Amino acid sequence: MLELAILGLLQEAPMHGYELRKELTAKLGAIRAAISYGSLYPTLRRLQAAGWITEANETPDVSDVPALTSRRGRVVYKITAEGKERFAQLIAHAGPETYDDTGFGVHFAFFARTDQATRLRILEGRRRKIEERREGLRDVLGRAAERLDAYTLELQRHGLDACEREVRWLEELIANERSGRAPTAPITGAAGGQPEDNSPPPPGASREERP
Amino acid sequence: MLELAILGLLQEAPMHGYELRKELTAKLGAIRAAISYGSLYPTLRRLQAAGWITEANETPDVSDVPALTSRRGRVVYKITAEGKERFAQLIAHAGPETYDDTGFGVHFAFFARTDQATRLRILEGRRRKIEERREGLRDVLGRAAERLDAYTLELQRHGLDACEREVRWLEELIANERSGRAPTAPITGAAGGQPEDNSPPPPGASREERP
DNA sequence: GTGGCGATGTATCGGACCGATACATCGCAC
DNA sequence: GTGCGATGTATCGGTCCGATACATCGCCAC
Repeated sequence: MLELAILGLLQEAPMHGYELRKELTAKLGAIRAAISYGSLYPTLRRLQAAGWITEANETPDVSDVPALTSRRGRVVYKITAEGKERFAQLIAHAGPETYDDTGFGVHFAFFARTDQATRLRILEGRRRKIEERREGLRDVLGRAAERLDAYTLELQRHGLDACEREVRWLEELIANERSGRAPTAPITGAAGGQPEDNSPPPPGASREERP
Repeated sequence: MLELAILGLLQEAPMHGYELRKELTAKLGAIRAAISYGSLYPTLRRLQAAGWITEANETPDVSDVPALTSRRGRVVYKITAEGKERFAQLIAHAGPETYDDTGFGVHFAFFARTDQATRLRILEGRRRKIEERREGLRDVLGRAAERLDAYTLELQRHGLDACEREVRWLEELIANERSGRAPTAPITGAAGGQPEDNSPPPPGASREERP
């Protein structure tokens, strides 16, 4: 999952670790707290070894930083062509891990770079998974209620509520997706490169107005 | 977290691994999918090594199973006195990990075995944490909105909604807790032992009626 | 009666991710 | 000029997951 997220973010602009973490937190703040450096740096190393990202040697054309000679400054990474391929492959493939909380969140966060058929497939898979969880909770609340204490039951009720709410949310998104009114808009362009932009060209974007 | 959950469940009745997993799934189904055996068995081993649980040698008094001689049948574990102490200590101590999603869920699931002051402390800590997450999401939705695509924004909105809802839920629980109308009821007694029950004796239990 | 098959049951291994920790540099307020 | 908070890179031990393997039991079809 981290791999996918890093590749996705580096597709928008080259970045160093610290920055990456901040962007990751901003983009995925709704689903996970904050990525740990203990995961981030080893993953960067792994991606580099695989040839999917490289160190961008801090183009010293603009007089910005006063030429850090001795190394051990920030290390900026950028995605490679192979990395873009890898990203496309990861984003299009939907295995079981695509539908758990974290996996779905990460995939969803990059829906602007995902084609519509895949978006639909993922939304429906997620819905199915949440429906199963919901049924499980209903079973427990129905059949095993007397075996459990009041606090545990309250927890289940709250969870059930969250499931029902998420299913409704997904239904909405699926309906939007099918009718072509998908909420795809700016994509915030790939800074620092040619205008090479492989973002999807979906139909008229706009949602119900929201203040 | 797993350690706490296992100790808590074994306090209700001796069990073997498979059974433990099922109970765990029933009790924690609202917060996590299903515990993996790859976590469960090593943890059981660890708890046994620490002396907090022991193998309950399958009391062959009732003519139930036809005497499995060769071993390699089910291994039933039961909690020890030291284990109960450990559980009490874990349940009362509230560190940072107590307030993340999983940690809070597990603690909450054993609130029937937690004293009221600790319950209140944990609920308030959780509320604070969720409020912080909420503020983070509001910031992103306010300040960085134009940098993000429509899907990412939608994800944040959904997350924000979930935060607001959880805060309201926690407010309710805190109010109930303070007014003494805590939803503590049966506790489903410790089967298979003397009537030694160290459950809290809280005041009148009852919630708003629910069908 | 036997052969298969799904539920029950125990166990290990590699890998992903986290939390704590360490340490170095930069900008700036005092 | 110096202390201190933000920026920045890095490692280590530990928890947990997912895949996999394998053994037993009850039961139904043939």
